[in-house]
Amino acid sequence: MVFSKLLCNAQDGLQAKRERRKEARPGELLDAALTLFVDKGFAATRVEEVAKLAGVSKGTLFLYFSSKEELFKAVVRANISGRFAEWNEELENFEGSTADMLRYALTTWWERLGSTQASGIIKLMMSEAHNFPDLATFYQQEVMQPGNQLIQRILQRGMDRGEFRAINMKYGVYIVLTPMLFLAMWKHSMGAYSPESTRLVPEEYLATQIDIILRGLCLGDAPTPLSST
Amino acid sequence: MVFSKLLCNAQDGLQAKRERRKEARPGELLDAALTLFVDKGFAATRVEEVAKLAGVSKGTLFLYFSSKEELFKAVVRANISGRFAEWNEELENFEGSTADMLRYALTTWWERLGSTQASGIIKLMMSEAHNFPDLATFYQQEVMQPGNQLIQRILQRGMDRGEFRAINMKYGVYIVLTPMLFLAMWKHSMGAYSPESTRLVPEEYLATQIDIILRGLCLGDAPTPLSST
Amino acid sequence: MVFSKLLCNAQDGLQAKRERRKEARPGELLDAALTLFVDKGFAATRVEEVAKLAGVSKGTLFLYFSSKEELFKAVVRANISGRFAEWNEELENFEGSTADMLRYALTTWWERLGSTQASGIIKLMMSEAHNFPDLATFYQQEVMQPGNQLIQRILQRGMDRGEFRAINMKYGVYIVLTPMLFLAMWKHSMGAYSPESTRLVPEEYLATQIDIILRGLCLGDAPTPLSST
Amino acid sequence: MVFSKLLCNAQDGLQAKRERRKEARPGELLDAALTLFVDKGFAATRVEEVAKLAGVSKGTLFLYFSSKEELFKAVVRANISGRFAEWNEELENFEGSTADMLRYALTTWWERLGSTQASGIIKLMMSEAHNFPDLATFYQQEVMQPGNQLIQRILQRGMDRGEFRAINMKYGVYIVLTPMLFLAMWKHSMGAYSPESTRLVPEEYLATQIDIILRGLCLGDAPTPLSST
DNA sequence: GATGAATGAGGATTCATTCAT
DNA sequence: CATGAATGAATCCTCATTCAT
Repeated sequence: MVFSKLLCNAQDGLQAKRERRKEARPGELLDAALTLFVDKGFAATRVEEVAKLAGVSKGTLFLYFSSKEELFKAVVRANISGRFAEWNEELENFEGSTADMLRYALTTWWERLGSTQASGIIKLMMSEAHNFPDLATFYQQEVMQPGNQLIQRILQRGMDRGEFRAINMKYGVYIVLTPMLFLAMWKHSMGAYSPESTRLVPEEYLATQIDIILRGLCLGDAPTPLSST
Repeated sequence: MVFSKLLCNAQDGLQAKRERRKEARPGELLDAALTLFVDKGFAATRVEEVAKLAGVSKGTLFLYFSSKEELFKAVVRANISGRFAEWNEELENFEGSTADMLRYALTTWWERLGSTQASGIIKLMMSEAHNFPDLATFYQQEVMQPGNQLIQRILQRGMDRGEFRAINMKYGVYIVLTPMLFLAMWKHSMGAYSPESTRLVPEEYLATQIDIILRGLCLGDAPTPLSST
Repeated sequence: MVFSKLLCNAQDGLQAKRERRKEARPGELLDAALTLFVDKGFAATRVEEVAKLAGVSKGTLFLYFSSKEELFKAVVRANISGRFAEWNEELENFEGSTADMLRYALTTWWERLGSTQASGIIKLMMSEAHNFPDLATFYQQEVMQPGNQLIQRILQRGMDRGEFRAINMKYGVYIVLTPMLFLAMWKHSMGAYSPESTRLVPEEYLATQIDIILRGLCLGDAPTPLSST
Repeated sequence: MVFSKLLCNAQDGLQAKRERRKEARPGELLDAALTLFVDKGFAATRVEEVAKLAGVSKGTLFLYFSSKEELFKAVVRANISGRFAEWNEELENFEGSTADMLRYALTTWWERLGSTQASGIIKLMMSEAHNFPDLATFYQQEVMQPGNQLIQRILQRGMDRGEFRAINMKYGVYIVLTPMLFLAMWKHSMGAYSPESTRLVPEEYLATQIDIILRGLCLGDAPTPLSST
């Protein structure tokens, strides 16, 4: 942030670099905002902090986003863009068993979203949904719905192919959804405060969850729960 | 809510109303604060709103809680006090199968906590953990730990009695925990914005989850997932 | 403050004591107020503190004084009452030398006012004069004027009897006044923060001041200052 | 007031006004705060008033001083910085009689401090000492001590050179100090409410005081007070 | 009378937003 | 375009004052 002052008697190369930074600004601001919003919540995050973290001045932030609220919306929008197209396509062409497909879907989700900053969006939406109802609705439509459909398609495939037993689709979707949402939330909140001994390793957690879910879903000699009184 | 214990004395007729109101105040304020903090978050909730919702003036709130932050802490503390004692005891004496025991534990959790306003505390802690590190630690110790131990005891019982297969205890606990945390979060956030058709009925969700988990946990002819590549 | 509750099945003696306390209330409140106003200033003193120091409730204070400002005025008025009558009379009949008379006047002032809580009024008036112009005027008339006249009478006597040299009366009065005002102020403010080694003993300070003043005032072979360039 | 040093650079024309204002701000605020604190006391002065008097908004004040209390401390510090260095030096090299030296010291004090707004600091410290114990201690060390030593050096010189009679040094210092403190206090408090006829002219008051003190201090045919009973 | 719970106007402080440079 | 000084609405909190008991 101080360095820019030093570039006055500039050669062309530096000029170019500055140009590039200029174009990168909005993205840097969105990253900074995401980080802070996730960490401290919308209200408790000061725009000046966001600007500082992005290496610009407070005024500059308002050059790109007309208000703090717009910044928030932009953060959400920027982090939900059509990753589903790609994901859908991959899964459309998936050839293996549906169990593997589910395993692959969740693992991929973790690698591409869950483990990145983007997962913070989930925490953010959960925390701030009531304060931004329009965003919450938007998020439902743009993220939850496509995601749910993707999960639903997997489950349907399993049932259609006789791999999974028939279950209520609505709750089936939630069952697959739950570990993802939990992981994203936990990572950005209480997770940091759990004692070392119980601290969760995401990949292991996910693997265990998938295992349980698949045991619960798959046909074969599925055990009936021991009693039902 | 705990304060009501205090008003059972003799000389009831005398200066009754004022006294009774005084004793009720903290509880009313805590309830109001819980509602608003859960809904809007800590920072976005104005103390005056809390006071108004509790039916008192701004100043009165500060008669009982020295600051907004103390109010927040009190809200968290008031809603986690010794609910585990009772729960523990009941389960200590549980006689049926461990599957039933788990079913009973989760159902009870929903009835006594999940379905009440107290579940908002979970959302609150997730949303604000980073802004109140000491509270987060406190919550870990006072809520998460006892809860985890309770779950752990159930799982251990199942394994000891040959009802459940052996699994890594740490992740076993998380698997049972996840649906509860999810339900509490969801209910207070995105849940309200999901389209009617996919809206979740907590009891049904929980039943489905328990079913899956038990199928995954229980011994007997447990199906191995169809493929493991 | 709690004790009063215990006096319910009261005998006559206690009844009388309470009666006496009741009459003493205003005085106790004025004392408490004086102490705190002197110490912390008018604005920084809370009426609740005053009430507590006087051993009554906040409400009771307002039974005797209709507002904080009225309490302040009452404090000032209560501490300037006609001590001058007595003092005047004593000095009127003074028989010794005027030097002794001055010495006596200042010593007496210290014993009767300066060394008591009443001296705090001087600090108070100095500190708050601008915020209570009417009180300041009142104080001028009721305290400063009579006091000045008393001093003036002494000086006049000294000059009339050829004991003192002739000096401008106005400044003569201030010269006698200064040590008293200084002592009263100092005692209630910076005095407490001066290092042990330089801490002032009021009686010694006063004696030294009187000595200097008398050397400066008295006729005889008064030394002219060494140079006047 | 000290800050003006900073604005003597080259590139004056460029973005001048804003910059210059920024540099002037703290000084303007300190001046305004001094005026109001002296007049109304710390507690009774509203920060908004200070800001308005300095010609800025409430918020701007907090850009330069993190709290009202810090502003107060800054006011005190800003008005006592190294005035003694200069004063000391002048007196170190003083050539005339010690009586003249004392006369010069007090006259100079009046011209440079007593007659300026800075004298208000004395009133301020006296009024608020108990509310700012750390500042009071700071003031003792930074102002009273150096001042006392300066006075002490003068008195010692007078005694060493056989010009003054031997007196207890501690009280000698207070005797010289008293008129200065009195003048500063009086001017900012009761002075304004004394009737025209007795209103004090500082220079004349000081001259009279010095005269009396010197008569009292100087050797030569010093008159013993007429009687000592 | 006495109490202390309740009130709410008033004041300190924060921070999103503007705008001159 | 970028800056950061300035603004003032918004909010927490205090405390003199009231009033039901």
